Amino acid sequence: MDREVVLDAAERAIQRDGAGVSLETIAIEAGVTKPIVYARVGGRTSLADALSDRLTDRLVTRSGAAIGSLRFGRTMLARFIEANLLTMAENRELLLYVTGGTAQDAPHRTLSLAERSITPMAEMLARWRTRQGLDPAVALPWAYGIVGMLHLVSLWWIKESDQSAEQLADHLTELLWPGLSGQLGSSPGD
Amino acid sequence: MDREVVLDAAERAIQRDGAGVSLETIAIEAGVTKPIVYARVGGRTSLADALSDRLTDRLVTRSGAAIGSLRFGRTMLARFIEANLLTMAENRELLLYVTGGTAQDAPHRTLSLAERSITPMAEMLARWRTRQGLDPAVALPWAYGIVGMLHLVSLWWIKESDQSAEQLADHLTELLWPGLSGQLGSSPGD
DNA sequence: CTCTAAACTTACTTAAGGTAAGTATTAGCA
DNA sequence: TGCTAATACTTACCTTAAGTAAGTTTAGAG
Repeated sequence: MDREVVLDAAERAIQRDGAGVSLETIAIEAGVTKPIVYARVGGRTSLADALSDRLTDRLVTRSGAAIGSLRFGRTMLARFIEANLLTMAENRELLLYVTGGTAQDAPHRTLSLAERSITPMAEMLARWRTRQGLDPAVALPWAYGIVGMLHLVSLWWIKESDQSAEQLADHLTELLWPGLSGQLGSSPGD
Repeated sequence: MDREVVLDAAERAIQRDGAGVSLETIAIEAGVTKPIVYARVGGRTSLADALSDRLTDRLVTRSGAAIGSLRFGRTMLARFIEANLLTMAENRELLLYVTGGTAQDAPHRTLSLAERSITPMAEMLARWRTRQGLDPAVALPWAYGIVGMLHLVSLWWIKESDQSAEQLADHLTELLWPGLSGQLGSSPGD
């Protein structure tokens, strides 16, 4: 019984029974007993961490594929956001498990789920800003900010909004792109 | 024994023992027993909801006070963001309890914590956009996006960043303001 | 065939949320 | 003042789920 097999079973159980599913149920789904789950993946926290890694992989892979070879630009941003939204929606229950789970360390895991998406994004932003002759120190907070934005918008969208991913991505792009692209931002009202 | 007294005790217990504190401990802190907590506030979910309301109140109040009579503009946005960051940091453990708790409905509560901040913000944005002659349909996703951004950035800032709230608020303002203010956003790179 | 080590299960402990039933306390009233 | 009734609270329990210790099965080596 391989670790990956247990994780597959965990995903199936979560998909079927929702984010509140117990380790016992997951073990049964895997065709084994609880201590095996502990031996392979190590408790509820570790399980959530492992599944968080899987979800992050999908987010990174899918959004990477979506932007493909596009240049840094408005279109790229919109595709990136759309891919993230769609991937979160596809992994709805998994997202709820990972960010809610049943552990009191959910915020920490939310943060670590975020971190792996954030590192490449922050690097990309820092390069872009440097190339533009602008201060790259904003890259890290911006990356956290964008990921946080995607996170909450996804939860909302999954639960109660009915607009299309494309339209929603366009709206968010309209908010983010002017700042990202380095426009100055003086305007009426200030 | 009043409901508010129990909630005060819950906040003290969370402050002292962290977000993983049990209802039993909270009851003891309040000087009563568990069923009283159930009678007054009604279980762990309701407790988290009630504390979520308190935190939201503080966020709304503090950020409202911070922007005072400022006109909609870049400065107002920066003050708003800074006040939110500071309030979250001041209520660190409470934030972790509310968004992590020990219930599997943490994402739902994160969303409802967000909603009360979002409604007034979305209305303000919609008015602003309409006045600018722009489509107000973006207001709701933008409000969710901004709150999500503040949420994750707060978690990160509380945990591992050491820059000042003012500087961080400035960075986020630099990202958000150009889009919020309705600049067009064509730029090099697209 | 037997011994040993790995893999797995059974059965338990602990902790927490939640609740039913019983006890104390206070208010109202003759 | 003493009785009744309702309110307020506590004790003691149930249930569920995480986590673990100890025992049992299975498979390979000699």
